[in-house]
Amino acid sequence: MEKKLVLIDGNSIAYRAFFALPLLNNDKGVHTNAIYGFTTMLLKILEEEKPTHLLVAFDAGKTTFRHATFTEYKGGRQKTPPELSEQFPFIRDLLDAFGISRYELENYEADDIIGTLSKVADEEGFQVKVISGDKDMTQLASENVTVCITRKGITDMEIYTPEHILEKYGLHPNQIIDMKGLMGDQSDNIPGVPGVGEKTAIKLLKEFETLEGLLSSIDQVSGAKLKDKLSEFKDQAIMSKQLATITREAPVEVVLPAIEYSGYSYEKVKSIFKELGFNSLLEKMEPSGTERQEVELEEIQFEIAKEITEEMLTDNASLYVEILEDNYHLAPILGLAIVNANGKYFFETDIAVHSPLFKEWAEDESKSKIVYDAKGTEVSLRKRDIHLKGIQFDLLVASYLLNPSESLDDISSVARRYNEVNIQSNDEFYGKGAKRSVPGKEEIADHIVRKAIILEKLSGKLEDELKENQQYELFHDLEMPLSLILADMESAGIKVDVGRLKKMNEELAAKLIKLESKIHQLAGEHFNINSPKQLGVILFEKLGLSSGKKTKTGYSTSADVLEKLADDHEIIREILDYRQLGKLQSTYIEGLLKVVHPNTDKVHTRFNQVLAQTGRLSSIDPNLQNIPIRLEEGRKIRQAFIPSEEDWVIFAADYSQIELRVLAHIAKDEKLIQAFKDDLDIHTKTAMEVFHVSADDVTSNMRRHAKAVNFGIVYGISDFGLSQSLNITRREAGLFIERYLESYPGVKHYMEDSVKVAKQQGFVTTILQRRRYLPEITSRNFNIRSFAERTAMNTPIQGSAADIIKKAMIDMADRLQSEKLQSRLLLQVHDELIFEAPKDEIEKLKEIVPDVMENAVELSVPLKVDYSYGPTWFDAK
DNA sequence: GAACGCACGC
DNA sequence: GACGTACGTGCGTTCC
Repeated sequence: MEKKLVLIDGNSIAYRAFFALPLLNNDKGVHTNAIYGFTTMLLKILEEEKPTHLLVAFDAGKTTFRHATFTEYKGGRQKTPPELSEQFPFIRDLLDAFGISRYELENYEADDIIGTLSKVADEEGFQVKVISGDKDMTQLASENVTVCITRKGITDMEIYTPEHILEKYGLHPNQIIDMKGLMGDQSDNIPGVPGVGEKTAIKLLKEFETLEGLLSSIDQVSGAKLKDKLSEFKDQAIMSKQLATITREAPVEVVLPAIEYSGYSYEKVKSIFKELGFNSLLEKMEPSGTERQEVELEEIQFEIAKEITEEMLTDNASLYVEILEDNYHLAPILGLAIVNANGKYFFETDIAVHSPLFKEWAEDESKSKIVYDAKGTEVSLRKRDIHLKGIQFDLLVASYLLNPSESLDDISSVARRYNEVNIQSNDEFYGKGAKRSVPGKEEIADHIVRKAIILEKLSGKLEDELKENQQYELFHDLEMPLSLILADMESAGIKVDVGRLKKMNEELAAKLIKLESKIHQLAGEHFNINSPKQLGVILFEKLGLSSGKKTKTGYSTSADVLEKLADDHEIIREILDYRQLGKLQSTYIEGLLKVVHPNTDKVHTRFNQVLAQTGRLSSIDPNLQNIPIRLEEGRKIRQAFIPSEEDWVIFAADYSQIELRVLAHIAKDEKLIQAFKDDLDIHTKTAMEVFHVSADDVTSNMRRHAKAVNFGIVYGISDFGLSQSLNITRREAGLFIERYLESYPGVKHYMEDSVKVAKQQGFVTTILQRRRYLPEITSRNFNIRSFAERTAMNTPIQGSAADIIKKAMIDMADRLQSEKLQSRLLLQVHDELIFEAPKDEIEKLKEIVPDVMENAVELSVPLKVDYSYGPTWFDAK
């Protein structure tokens, strides 16, 4: 296993924690904020880094070897507050309880201990992480040494690799000390060269590389004044560099094997948490995860194959590929199992994926396979250059179609539904949360073979059920081929313009800082704007604004509440702006950057095909179905989504009003059907009907109301929901809905009928026989029943729209292939498809895409598709 | 790690 | 008259 050393700058982190958190104290009157913050940081490091070796370094005493050079070193520093000093002994106790090594060295600072140990570890092939609040530490970064500097608070860290430093300063890590030598450091009282700041220092170092190089050729420096300063303060610069240099040769007695970290004893940690009064952390320790469960399952017989032979690779075999992490894009395969008429076999990953025989079988269309999660299996095997063909049955998809409301954590949930209990769930087998672990080879083999056995046992049964339900076509002709198309889309990924995102990030950061200080100034104090709790206090107590609705825990500060207060105080607009930009930064810029593949600059989402109750897809890691579009600033995020090849474009096509068209069709409403046949503006038309006016007399407000009602119909919202979105009373909203239904009697009849059908048969269906069961429709509880009723009306609409676009995706894939086009489908966002395409295929797509999408199914109304394209997703509008 | 409040899309 | 209201995903805060 790879060795990983984490080195923590104890003093620096304690300081950070102390100033980041309010001055908490426990029941014994001891201040605990630094201890508490230190602990949360520590827990986070243990969780995320899983170090094999760990040490916390502290400064020893007041004077160090640096004072011999320069007595004023660190002069002018504020004395450590006594409230912090008193916490250090507890931090030491805490580390002892965790079994973490700590170390301090007379005459040296924590930096030097860390510098020395990181060098040793680096040379011995460790991965090293340095944790500090002091930017000076970045000089230690190297290929194997990453430096994490706390940003804001204590758990938010900025990660410095040599690449990042180069990007940020244009310098190599070892030039950081030269930079310090020139610019000095206020906080350590390092003088540097007067008049030289960060900008100048960087400029000089880019040209002369080192301080020494610079000082030996001062005459080449441009600028007379600068020249003078450099000559005058030459010695001071050299001394400053020395002071800023972390020594990597300190006489540290600690050796690496001595600081190996092997976990902590819960008992010891528990008792110190109790002593400190850290109840929340105490709870956190306890139930976070469950151990692997040892259970008695009925024994199974199988063979652990040392090599792959013909008899293992037959037609009609059950194949299970175990991918441990849920993100299958990069995750390792833990092992594979095949069950067929000849036997039950387990293969270690390498044996299977490197076997030509296995590859040939996997890629043989005529050898049919039964799998669980065709899409994930396909994506994962493709990474290993195996293109799985002949997938005849996917138990996951089948199970979802039979009942979308059953949760599908893993194959065991399907098994249990059919009373197959001879298998553990993944959580039971591997353990849950922090206690998750990978057991021994034999046990893994057993677990995986059991899964393949389930496939073999249940596939026939589910297939029969699908046929009974008239859902086999939906399964075989729609969802199964779709899963492979989604696999293609996910594997292809979409290219991201990282530079653009980073630039946006900087611009946003600047705006946010301004907004933040404006808000603090208007509030008259500093507080965390991102905390609804703190914000509530400021707005509704300090500033005395009238609070609207409440939440479980306090005042609501949601956008709709704040909008109503916008005229009462200047601060409200600023907060709304801050929220908007903050959302863009955290979710869409930083969130996206976190999941960009570093080598390809692509993001590979995962579409969940078996989750949404309506039959829609969802998208995670990243979610590419909720990229901003409504507001211009957010919409710009789309500029960062670009084609993956030179001279290609992004081509986007969306259905116009697909749900309302589907409604017209299902409800057989004459008026609505005619409206679409005449290609009318449906919101205006609705306004005309609801308000009994002619087209010319529809005001923008009427249209807005009509639009909201149409929206409500599509999403199945209640009068309450409509009243919220239009900011009107519930009674008025109810009236609108009533008038709407009078205007479209076919729709009214359909709505009533849907509920009736749902009550009678227990489920509703879509045009392609997707089902949603609604047992709650008979509930005696008004709310629960009403919800089910609205669902009965809405699901056929939304679900049929989902059916249609899925069908279009399949037809589209066929068409792209038959026309031999290179264009690729990348994303689906419920009613739109996004492609990347070579420029010279644009004309062809303009023809094909609307044609395929509009003719995916035949309805009693036409389907209408709009399209657009451009160099980025933003431009395809 | 879990609950919560909030916000983005369709 | 109840009582809490489309679906999804993801972020930051809180926890003493």
